[in-house]
Amino acid sequence: MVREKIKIRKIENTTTRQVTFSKRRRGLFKKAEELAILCDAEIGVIVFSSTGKLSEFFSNRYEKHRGEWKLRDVQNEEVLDRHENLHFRCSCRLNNIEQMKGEDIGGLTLEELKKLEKELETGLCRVLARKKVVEEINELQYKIPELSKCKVDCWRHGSCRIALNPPTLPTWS
Amino acid sequence: MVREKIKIRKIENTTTRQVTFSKRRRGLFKKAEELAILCDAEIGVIVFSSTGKLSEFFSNRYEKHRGEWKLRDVQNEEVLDRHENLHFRCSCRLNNIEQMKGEDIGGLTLEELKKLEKELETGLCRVLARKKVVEEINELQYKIPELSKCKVDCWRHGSCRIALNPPTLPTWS
DNA sequence: AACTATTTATAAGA
DNA sequence: TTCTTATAAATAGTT
Repeated sequence: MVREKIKIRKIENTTTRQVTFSKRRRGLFKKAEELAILCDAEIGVIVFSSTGKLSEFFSNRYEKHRGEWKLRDVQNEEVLDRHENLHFRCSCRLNNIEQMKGEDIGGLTLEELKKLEKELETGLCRVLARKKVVEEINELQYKIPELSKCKVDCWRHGSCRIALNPPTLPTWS
Repeated sequence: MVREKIKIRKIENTTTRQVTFSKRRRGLFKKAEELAILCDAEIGVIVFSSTGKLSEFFSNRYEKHRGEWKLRDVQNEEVLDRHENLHFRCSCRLNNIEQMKGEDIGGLTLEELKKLEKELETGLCRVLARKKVVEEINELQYKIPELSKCKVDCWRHGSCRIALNPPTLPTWS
């Protein structure tokens, strides 16, 4: 791109690659920030270097608060309302799932711990219920081999429960 | 930046803002892709426009599979090994936390459900253990008001358990 | 969508 | 790492 145009493929020389990485990462973050400001967008950029080092950029409305990315305090209520949904969707992605695994919870208050406990209980109940359904279907499949072919298709499409509804199965005998 | 240099602040004209948004977003994704290829990095870019529309870029090694971002099948085992940790860390961020809440689990296999169940159980155990600790500390704090000031400081620093270790507290009476 | 005059980003070298 | 600088790339305003 400059003294000499380069091909966009992995830079083999380690030193050159590292130098280019830090230069271009800075450039990328700058572009992200400009876009966020100019166009009033919410932007997150997550970069893992080839050595596994993590660096991130998130647009200014967000800040890290006790390990979680949260919307900054904003005076303007209207702006807050407009971004409520964005915030929810962003935070699902931004906040580390680690916390639900019970890691990095040392900084949480009692109230926050109770909330987390409730979420985990709800999640566990749902997973157990679904597991029961899947086990039943697997058993049916074992007993009625014709079900196999259908099941594979059903499986790949979310909450499809067609396998529990024998009359609709063409191969049911 | 071009016919005329612009200030980096929100573009008030809606049309101009939208045009700039799509031009610069394309530029941002392109820069992200180049950095990922040139420097062998893993990169994710998440953009919410001011109207709430989501667009994302993730480096080529990732692909969406049943709603989850997963590492593409790679022939080269060495590359896979090298990126195993990156993959784990990325997927923690990329995959929606919703699944741990027991939502969007219709497409999971029995094995995946068992894994999720185990994670939830582990998380719940840890949260319950931590909750017990916090409750004990809160009770101590109630009985011994001098602890309050110290506790606030401890609280903000992750897994600090200094409040459980009376001899080290300067205000312990 | 295209054009294009400028600004910005950056590869190589110091 | 940081600076320099020649050149490539991105893009604001216009059509």
